Amino acid sequence: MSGGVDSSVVAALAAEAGCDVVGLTLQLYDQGAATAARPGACCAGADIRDARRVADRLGIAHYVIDMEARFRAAVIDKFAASYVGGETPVPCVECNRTVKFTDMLGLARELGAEALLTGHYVRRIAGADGPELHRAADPAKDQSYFLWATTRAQLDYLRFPLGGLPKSEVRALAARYELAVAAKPDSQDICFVPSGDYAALVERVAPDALHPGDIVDGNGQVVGRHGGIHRFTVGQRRGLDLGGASEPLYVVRIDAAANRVVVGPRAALAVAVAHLDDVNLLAGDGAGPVTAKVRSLARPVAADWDPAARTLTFAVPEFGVAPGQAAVLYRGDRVLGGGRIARTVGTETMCRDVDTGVKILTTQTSSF
RNA sequence: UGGGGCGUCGCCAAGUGGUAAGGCACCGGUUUUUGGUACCGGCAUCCGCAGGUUCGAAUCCUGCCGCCCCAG
Repeated sequence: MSGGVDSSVVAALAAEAGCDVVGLTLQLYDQGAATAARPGACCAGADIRDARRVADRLGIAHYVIDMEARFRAAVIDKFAASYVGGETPVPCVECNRTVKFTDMLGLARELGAEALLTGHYVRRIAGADGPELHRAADPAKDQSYFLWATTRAQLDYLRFPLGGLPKSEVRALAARYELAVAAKPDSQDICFVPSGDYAALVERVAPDALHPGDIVDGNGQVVGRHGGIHRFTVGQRRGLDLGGASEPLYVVRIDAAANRVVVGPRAALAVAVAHLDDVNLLAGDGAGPVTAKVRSLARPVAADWDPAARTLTFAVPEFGVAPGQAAVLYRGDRVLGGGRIARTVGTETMCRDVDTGVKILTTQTSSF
């Protein structure tokens, strides 16, 4: 119970159904200062009190578990390390797979619970070979992008009561149950960066790893300076402060070893193939035609998945594919799994090999 | 020094007498449980400076300043 509308309604639904409900709230980070005034945050301070209030109203047991150290190590430190390495992390994925679906899930088992219910907008559907993970009925709220790393074993124990409901209905339920959080704003942004200034947090966590450096174009020409590679992500346009061009410039690549940000025109962002690692598959190897999401919002796009090579080949070039982000695979509404984007292959020929300085031609795959 | 060219928002750049286009950048907003994208909106009372001509000039004239090119 994060103290938000969704998990509160889940608790209420379970209680109404006659279940023996125990509410679990995780204290994930320092709730001191900052967060109180921020309506979109969760899992700290005022939100914990909101969760307690809901539990009291429902008459269920409620435990607050201090997971700050675990969250710090599994989510925050990893988040910072990713940026230091020139990648763009998805902290929500790490949080779900570790703190929530490993630690909290384990705790639920220890408490003797039959299942762990969460407020995630995703569906668990019983299939011939066990539970399947599916996208939420409401595409606008679908959170499957953040849950691709969920394992079969975890899925066996999890339940997502809100997956089939539109958000409006969840709010209506909250109102009907007279929950104090019924009108609470949806959470947004990174929960542990309530100010929205994630770069400042990275700088605080890894103060010695970040330095100003050059911004270069596709030919290696220095065209500007940057204040640290952690402030950029592939596909980013704003913040480069490079004016004068006839068309916008985007971050095409981040070269952590050289501490350089490589920029180019939009065309240079076109990606044909993404190589994945840290792959998790929930429905066999999923080989073949799939649809894939490379970012949370946005409709899944057609692609071909090769589980042996761990490559995802897009039917149409995909723009702004950033290493460190997740690629989630679907077949219809079913989540086949996903992985971390390790590197990408562009359709343009403007990139120079970082180590050799040799201009490399695009590796076009046979699918094209 | 002589000849030529230029000087319009942070950058690029239209506009050669009728009362400052556009692009990039930047800022704000919308969207959004990651980052980013996208979209919408804002952004030169003033055109190197000082005078002059004119009903009226960034656009014409004069001087000055600055930069560039060619000469030598």
